[in-house]
Amino acid sequence: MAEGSSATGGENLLFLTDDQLRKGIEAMFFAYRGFTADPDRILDNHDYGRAHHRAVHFIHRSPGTTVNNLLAILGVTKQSLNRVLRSLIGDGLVESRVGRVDKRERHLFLTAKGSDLERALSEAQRGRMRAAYRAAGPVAVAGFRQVLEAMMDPEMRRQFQSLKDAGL
Amino acid sequence: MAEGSSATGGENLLFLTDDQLRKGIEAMFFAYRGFTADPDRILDNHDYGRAHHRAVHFIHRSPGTTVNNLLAILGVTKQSLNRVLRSLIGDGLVESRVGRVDKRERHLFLTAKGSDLERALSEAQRGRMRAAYRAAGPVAVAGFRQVLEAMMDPEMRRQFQSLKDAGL
DNA sequence: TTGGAAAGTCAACAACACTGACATAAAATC
DNA sequence: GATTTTATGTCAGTGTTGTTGACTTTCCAA
Repeated sequence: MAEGSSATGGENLLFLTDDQLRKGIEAMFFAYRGFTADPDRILDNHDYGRAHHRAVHFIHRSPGTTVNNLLAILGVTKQSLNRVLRSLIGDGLVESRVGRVDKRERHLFLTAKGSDLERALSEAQRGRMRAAYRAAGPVAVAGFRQVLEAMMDPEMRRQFQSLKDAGL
Repeated sequence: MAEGSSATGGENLLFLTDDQLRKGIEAMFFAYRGFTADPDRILDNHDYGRAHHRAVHFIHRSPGTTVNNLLAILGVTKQSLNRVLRSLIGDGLVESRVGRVDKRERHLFLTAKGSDLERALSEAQRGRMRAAYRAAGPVAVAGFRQVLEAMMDPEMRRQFQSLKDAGL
């Protein structure tokens, strides 16, 4: 789709000017801060950080996932993830079970306590997202999602798509 | 707010289900990684991090801004910002001039070297944003911006709006 | 003029990412 | 059966970036 073919200035490409792009970049920056603000406040009361939130989130959405799976989704080193998992397991929020078919693997599950934290975090985050969605309306939300997906790295997009399709 | 009751006045509120919200949350997470990936690669070669990028970006867009202004925009402590500014000044990317009217203030400017880095970073980031915008189209972009603005904290939104209106 | 507030700086600490090296156990392969 | 690969965990060290606390300089107002 070469959308610049007819007349160089004739088409409506104003949304692609550097100025519009810069505003989009800054909007992304400020919005992401809002996006994380509510969970961050909860985490502060628990001596946990964003890394713990991410781990808890993805264990919740994919119970029984292995450490390696989590590593691929989170895009951090195993040392970094291990530090987080160790504290979550030690505090009784996550349970690690040796794999039945492959005993090298550890399958991760949230305990009742872990589910409680996950619920608190995700309700806080969804609350803001819901308000934003409601304020912007369904058409805007569809566009929001389209642009976000286009902005991901291809690998991340594949991860995201497969998570989406699995209906998890 | 029980949004599971689908008979809410016949409106189509499917985009407000917890599942849709969760997908939006994850899209935001993955997209933000993509959003920062390209500048991060450049910064790695310079012994700088994201904090330096942010400082350089906002000094570029508001030359002569004071440390306090920058603090309000970035939302960090002055000590944290100061460390970053010290290295940027020490490396000759930023110039700090004592205020003429109020000598307590420091006005910040990019040097030629600082502008070079800013350009490299912002071109990398705009490149990805441009590709995403082009792929999604102008209607989607408008929705994207609407949702992002609705997601900001009210204070950040005010900051963002005033930056926008100033046409800087 | 003196005392408080504001702007900025320096020092020390914590969270969380990274690399590198190494250990253990189990699976896969030859 | 021996070797290699894979999955996981650990220890040590480093860098960025956030924090708080203590401090100086400057401004302004009582």
